[in-house]
Amino acid sequence: MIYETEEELLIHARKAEGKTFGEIDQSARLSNGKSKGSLGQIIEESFFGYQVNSEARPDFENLGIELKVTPFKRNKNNTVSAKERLVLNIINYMEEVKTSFNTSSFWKKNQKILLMFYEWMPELNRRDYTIHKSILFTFSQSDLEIIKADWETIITKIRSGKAHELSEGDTVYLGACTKGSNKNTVRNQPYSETPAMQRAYSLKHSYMTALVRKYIKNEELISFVQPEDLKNRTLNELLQDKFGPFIGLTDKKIAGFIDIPYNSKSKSFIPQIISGLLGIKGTRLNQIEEFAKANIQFKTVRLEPNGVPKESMSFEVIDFHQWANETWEESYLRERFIQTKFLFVIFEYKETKKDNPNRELYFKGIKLWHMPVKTIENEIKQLWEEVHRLLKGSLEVNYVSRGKQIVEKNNFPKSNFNGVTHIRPKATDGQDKVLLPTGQRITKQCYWLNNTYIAKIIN
DNA sequence: GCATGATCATGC
DNA sequence: GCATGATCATGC
Repeated sequence: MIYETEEELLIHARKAEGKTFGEIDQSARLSNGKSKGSLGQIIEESFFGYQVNSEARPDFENLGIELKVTPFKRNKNNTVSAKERLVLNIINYMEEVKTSFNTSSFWKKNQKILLMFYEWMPELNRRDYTIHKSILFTFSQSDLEIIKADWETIITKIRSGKAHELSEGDTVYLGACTKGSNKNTVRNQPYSETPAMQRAYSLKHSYMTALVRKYIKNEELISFVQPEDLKNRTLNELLQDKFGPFIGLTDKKIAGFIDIPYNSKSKSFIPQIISGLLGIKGTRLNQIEEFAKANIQFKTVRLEPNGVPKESMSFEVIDFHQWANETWEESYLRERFIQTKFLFVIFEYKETKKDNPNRELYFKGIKLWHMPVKTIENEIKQLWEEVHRLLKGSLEVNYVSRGKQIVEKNNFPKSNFNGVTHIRPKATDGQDKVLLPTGQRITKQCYWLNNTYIAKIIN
């Protein structure tokens, strides 16, 4: 059937809301073994009645609309998230370099997307997932500017003969994610002999989560940029513009400028400074549109006069059961660093604590950073492998006395492990322990980035 | 002075 | 009650 108008198509698409894939499927793809065909193919064939294809043209060609069927999930804290990134068309490195954004395969195929969200639930069979919502999606003006810049970043890398070095961390909303059965799925690239992993355009996980929250939960985010700002400046440049004028001032003085109470002990003090300097005072950071969509997480860095933070940087408490039961390629830690951009808000002390116990904190600047692929695949992987190995049985947890105290000791990687990362306790008190897959009990631990590594990133 | 373990303070 | 950011305390 040909849909003559967008309205006609959308009216039909909405009829799927509330239905399960089992109810829709007429192709026996679902009953025919486990992985025969995607849920998207069932919708294409059984619901819209067209043959599955892999053409460069949009699925509903006369309307210029691409169909995408994508999962979301409910979290323990009652929020919803996209289950995964949205994978779009494969990048043909040889051809894509000949295009501009408006003639690119990305834009031709994906400028209008019929998005059908279904709810993924771990305990359900695929046939019982329910379609919740169908929407006709187009990119907002601001999103489109950021995506254009992302597209340019990707194409520039291919034109520089570096398609093999593409990574999702390079870009903000539009990613170039790997697509293929394994590392051997490669393609030729035009300006280098090195085969590059096959990649597809994708909308990042965090971007999709923002869409899910908007369209399933009606949650709105607050933006700190105007579309016209993004025409000539990247997101990073706009951030630098907003923070730059305050470099060299104390935290106290900055708080005064934006009229927020000075309370350096408060956990919300730095977040208040950030939203204040961005011109959206009072906005919680997870409500900032650009931060949510790009998965930008702020971290405060306080440098000592020697340029090194006194303390290393701590992260989440480790789920050791997950760590023991996953592979590196799909590991929490790998995804964590691939998918996160950090906004370092950097302050420095100009005196040592010894010289001046009441020393002041001066703002030094911000740095938008993601961990380089090399570091993830070397040092972070080393950490993952060592912890994974210890959890198979060679972990030692002992108790030794230290003065009046009994102290717990373990042989997880320490700060001299590889210069980048280590494992250390992070608990509320001595009773705050977890059970390990080995059967041992241990004080809650988290992974850390070494203070010396942070210093190297900043300098 | 650094490395490592311990735990506090805040906010949801 | 717990997660998280932050910092303290001890021993070498």
